[in-house]
Amino acid sequence: MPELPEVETTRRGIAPHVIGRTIRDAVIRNRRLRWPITHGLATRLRGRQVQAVERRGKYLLLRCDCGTLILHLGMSGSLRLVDAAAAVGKHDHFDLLFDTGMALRLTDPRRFGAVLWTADEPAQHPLLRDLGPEPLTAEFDGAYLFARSRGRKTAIKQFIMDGKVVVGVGNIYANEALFRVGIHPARAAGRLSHERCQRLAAAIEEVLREAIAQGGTTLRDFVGGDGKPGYFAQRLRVYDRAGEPCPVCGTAIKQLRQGQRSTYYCPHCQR
DNA sequence: ACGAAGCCCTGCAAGC
DNA sequence: TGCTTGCAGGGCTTCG
Repeated sequence: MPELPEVETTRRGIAPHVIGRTIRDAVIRNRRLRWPITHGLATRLRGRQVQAVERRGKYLLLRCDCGTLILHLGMSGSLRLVDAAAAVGKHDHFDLLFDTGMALRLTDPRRFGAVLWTADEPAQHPLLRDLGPEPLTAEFDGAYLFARSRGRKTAIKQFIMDGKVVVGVGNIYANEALFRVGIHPARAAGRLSHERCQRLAAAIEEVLREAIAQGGTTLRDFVGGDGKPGYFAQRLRVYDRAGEPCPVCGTAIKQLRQGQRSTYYCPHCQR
């Protein structure tokens, strides 16, 4: 569910409510997420003050006074600020209770998400250490994409979804970015010209920025930290539109599978 | 090193 | 009305 824009929307939604606040307690109702929530976590968190809420790829980082809480929303996770006394749902696995009487609640039906603690610099954590550049920074551009893709036979769509190449580009936005620049999703990454790499890097940045500005994409029931839905879904041009006419040329949008993920593209516009 | 596939898990829609 | 099947926004891990 959450791609980079949704995680960023969540970060912006929760940051003003938790920065400077003290964690009174942590409630773990189901520790079986992607990796089990460690037993000592609540003890570690009690009394900690949140100093910053950052994002690295799709990981959210709650920097505290003596360590960092690393959160990932997986495929179906969401974070909401609720009243600490709010009714608890079936998939509300984890709460951070603050001195304000509010709780930061992690809901994640599929439990692909994660809640981890690190006392060290989070960038050195094994899960974050090998991640590629952020797509919305100067580090990521056409020259980088070109250089990284040389010699790679992987389909360009899977290439840009690889977190070691660039973080935060999930299935929806990979599809949308490739459509915008007319690149066929199955084209070998290493065969893209420098020119096309530049356009693609720009399109990835553009689609992510637009989605963030719209508050993310709402599919099923995604909501940002402030509880408001995102509005980018109505702007999607090919994602989940198999059989519908291409908004540019009218040709029926096609669907194929790449690495167990659905790909949508216009067979006329994308080469 | 790369590349493809498997797997973690629940919910929902479609088909019979 | 039920059942079964396949698919869903991610990404680590394993195997060749």
